[in-house]
Amino acid sequence: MATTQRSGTRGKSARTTRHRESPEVRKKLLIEATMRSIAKYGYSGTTIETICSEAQVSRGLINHHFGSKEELITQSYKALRDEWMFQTHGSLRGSYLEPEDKLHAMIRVNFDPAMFKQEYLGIWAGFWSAIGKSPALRTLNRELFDKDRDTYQQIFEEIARKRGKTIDARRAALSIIALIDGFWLEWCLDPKGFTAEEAEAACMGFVAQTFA
Amino acid sequence: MATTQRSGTRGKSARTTRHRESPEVRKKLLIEATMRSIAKYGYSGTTIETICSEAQVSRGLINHHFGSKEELITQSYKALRDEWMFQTHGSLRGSYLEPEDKLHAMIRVNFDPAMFKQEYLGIWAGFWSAIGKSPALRTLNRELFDKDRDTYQQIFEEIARKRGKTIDARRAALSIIALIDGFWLEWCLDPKGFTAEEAEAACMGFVAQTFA
Amino acid sequence: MATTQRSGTRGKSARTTRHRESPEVRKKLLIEATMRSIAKYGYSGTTIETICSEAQVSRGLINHHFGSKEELITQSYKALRDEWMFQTHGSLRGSYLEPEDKLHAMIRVNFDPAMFKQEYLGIWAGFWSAIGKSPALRTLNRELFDKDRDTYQQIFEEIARKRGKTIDARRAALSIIALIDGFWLEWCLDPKGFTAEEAEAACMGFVAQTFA
Amino acid sequence: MATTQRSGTRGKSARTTRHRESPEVRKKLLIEATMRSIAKYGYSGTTIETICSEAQVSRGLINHHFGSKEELITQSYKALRDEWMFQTHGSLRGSYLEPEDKLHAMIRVNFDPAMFKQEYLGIWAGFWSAIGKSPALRTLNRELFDKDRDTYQQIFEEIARKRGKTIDARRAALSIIALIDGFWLEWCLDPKGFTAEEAEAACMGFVAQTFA
DNA sequence: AATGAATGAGTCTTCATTCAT
DNA sequence: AATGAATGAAGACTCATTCAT
Repeated sequence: MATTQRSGTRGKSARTTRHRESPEVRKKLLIEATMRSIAKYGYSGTTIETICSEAQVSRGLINHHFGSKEELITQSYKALRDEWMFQTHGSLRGSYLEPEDKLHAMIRVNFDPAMFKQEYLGIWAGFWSAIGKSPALRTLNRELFDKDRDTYQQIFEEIARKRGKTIDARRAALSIIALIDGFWLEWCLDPKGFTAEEAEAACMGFVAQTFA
Repeated sequence: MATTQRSGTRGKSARTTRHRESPEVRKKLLIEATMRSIAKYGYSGTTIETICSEAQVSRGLINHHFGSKEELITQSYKALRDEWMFQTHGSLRGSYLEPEDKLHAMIRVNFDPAMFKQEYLGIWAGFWSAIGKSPALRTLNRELFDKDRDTYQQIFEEIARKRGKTIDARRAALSIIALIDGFWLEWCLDPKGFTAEEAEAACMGFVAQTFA
Repeated sequence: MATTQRSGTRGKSARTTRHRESPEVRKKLLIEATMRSIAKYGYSGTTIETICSEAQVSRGLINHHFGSKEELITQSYKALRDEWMFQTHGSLRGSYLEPEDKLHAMIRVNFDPAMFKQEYLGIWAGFWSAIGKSPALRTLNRELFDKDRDTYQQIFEEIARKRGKTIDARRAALSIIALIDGFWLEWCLDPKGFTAEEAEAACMGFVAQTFA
Repeated sequence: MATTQRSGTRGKSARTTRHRESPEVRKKLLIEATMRSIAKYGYSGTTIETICSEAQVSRGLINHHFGSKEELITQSYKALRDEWMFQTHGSLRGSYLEPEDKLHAMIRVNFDPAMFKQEYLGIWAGFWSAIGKSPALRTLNRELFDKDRDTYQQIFEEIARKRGKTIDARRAALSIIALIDGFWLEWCLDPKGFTAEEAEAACMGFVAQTFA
């Protein structure tokens, strides 16, 4: 029977009918719901209940698909990280940008209104607060950090080579990451201290100084 | 023997005797125990139980002295912040330091081995994760941030004036704070990515560049 | 065996199997358990633990179905009141009784052995003790009182009209309710002071006097 | 040194000085505070803390003087009951009142504005709610009930004898007590259902009917 | 695959009681 | 006699997890 089964009783919507999805689709939906929940309620305010409510599914489903809440959290962070890597590093690949442009692009994406907003920062901050206690998250984070540092370092070296300058590329890479993350952190703690434009300008200023 | 028996020994046996302290002393001890607990177990891993166990007192005592866990947490953050302000800003007062020396001193204290270690960073990270949900903590944090930024800004202006340079002192202040906090954050997330010396050198390098 | 296993046995062993009920049935069972608990342990002796133990379910279930103990208590009082209204007023409807018979019936039900017994009185007394602090309970109680008074008043008026007498029907209604409740109260405080028969006879005597 | 020791430090008032009272005075003050607390916060809202706060003494004093909260409650009920007996029965003794006047006096005192008010009723209601669980209170209450019933019964008999009527004096006594207590109870549950005057008039009406 | 009823360990809070001062 | 710091049992509530349907 191909006909979708309708619940005859009064229901708010189609939600009364048991919707069946493939595991992959469900997992994806639950991961997205997890991020929305962390953004809304913070990391420690996020419960099985808030996630499932956000995903419009029943409480049992998380354990059904992920085995535990912890696993869902880990997978969610992984998804966030991968998405992030794709956004930043992926954009550089395949194009013949000048290294300066690459650097600016990578910095700029951090303060793009789509990224640098309370909701999105909240997700990262939520995960940050959990990394201390979860080796799995810590590993994922380390991979991201190392990748970022390498990328920045290479670009700094490229620019220096091109301009015939000698700089400490590792230090510059560490610094620019710290600068960006520092702005993110402070924005999370209090969004009123400065604007995204100020933060971006400060980062660009740092780059300019470095090669001055 | 008139000497009051001190529970100096570490062990359960010492707890049989009821130890009495003045409220001020006890509050201080509880606040310290709170910080140790946050450092050890993280913010959300810190419970009335972990704190009292850390302080070697019974579970009811927190409520007796602070009314609620939340109040204890707030007071603990306040104490941490005040201690921090005392350490950084207090050291500058009363001495006739050159502005450069002041700046270096303020930066250096952040990476002093006494400060820049897992335990201490864990306390800050713990509170950071809670600021999002507690207006009281947010207010305290904002006061700290504003104070820091003002102080840095003034020093940058002083140096610029002295050297006859024109700089954007506000941006420099925001940047140096972001840089420091960024290093702290990353160190919390993974202490193996870089050393305290690298971080301090990077900050000093930023200052040098600014006036180059 | 297709028959669902009922935990009809009294004992802990029966609890090993997880018994599943529809929310409606479970709520009803919990409400009944609440009344038994109040009857047994009094209002302030009634805890989540005593109720769940009485209902043979785990401690978390009350929150699952009612959200809070308070809500369960309120719903229980509502159920008790509705049952009571159904018993007293419901019995009068649809029959062509003489008003005297109605009055006698309404009075008699109060001292029926099924009602006028320690256990049942204990439930009411338990709720009475809580009404002072719960606006929700107070409202429910006021509705009951007003309904009772109206009903009695109408019957008194009917009888008076029929017999060509002039009486203060409101006062008579207030009095008969006070009389009944007074007996209930005293019986709660000490069941040995008088018998149910004496109490019923006294109420009937009051009615007789009123129309003498 | 006859000089009262003043605490030199800033204190709000003389409360800083340890006031020393004779045990009897202290006990009396604590009993009064207990009643005030029950009137204010209800029986189950009354804690060692509320009582001591009401009495302006420290928390440890109750156990010091009474050994336990329960004992203080019992003694308080005893004091209330004795005071009540003194008020009602004591007033009749030694005067040459007509029995009708005695009866009216005894009824009237129940609805005197000094008695029939929320605060005072609250105390009784508070104790009522506790009688179910305390044999000690139950005994005290039974003594009061029996005394009341005897007194009313004797007066009813006296009046009947005087008027040459034959009545069931026991039933009349039980009824008038139930009537009064019923009004008290309902007034506790909801003071808006009727007025004190109505209640008193109803009781007087009952007496009049009895001898009609 | 999906639901949600049921569980129970864990957490904060209350409060009568104890006891050093 | 009086204080209030300290205790710990008991209570309500939260929430990840289990499992019958």
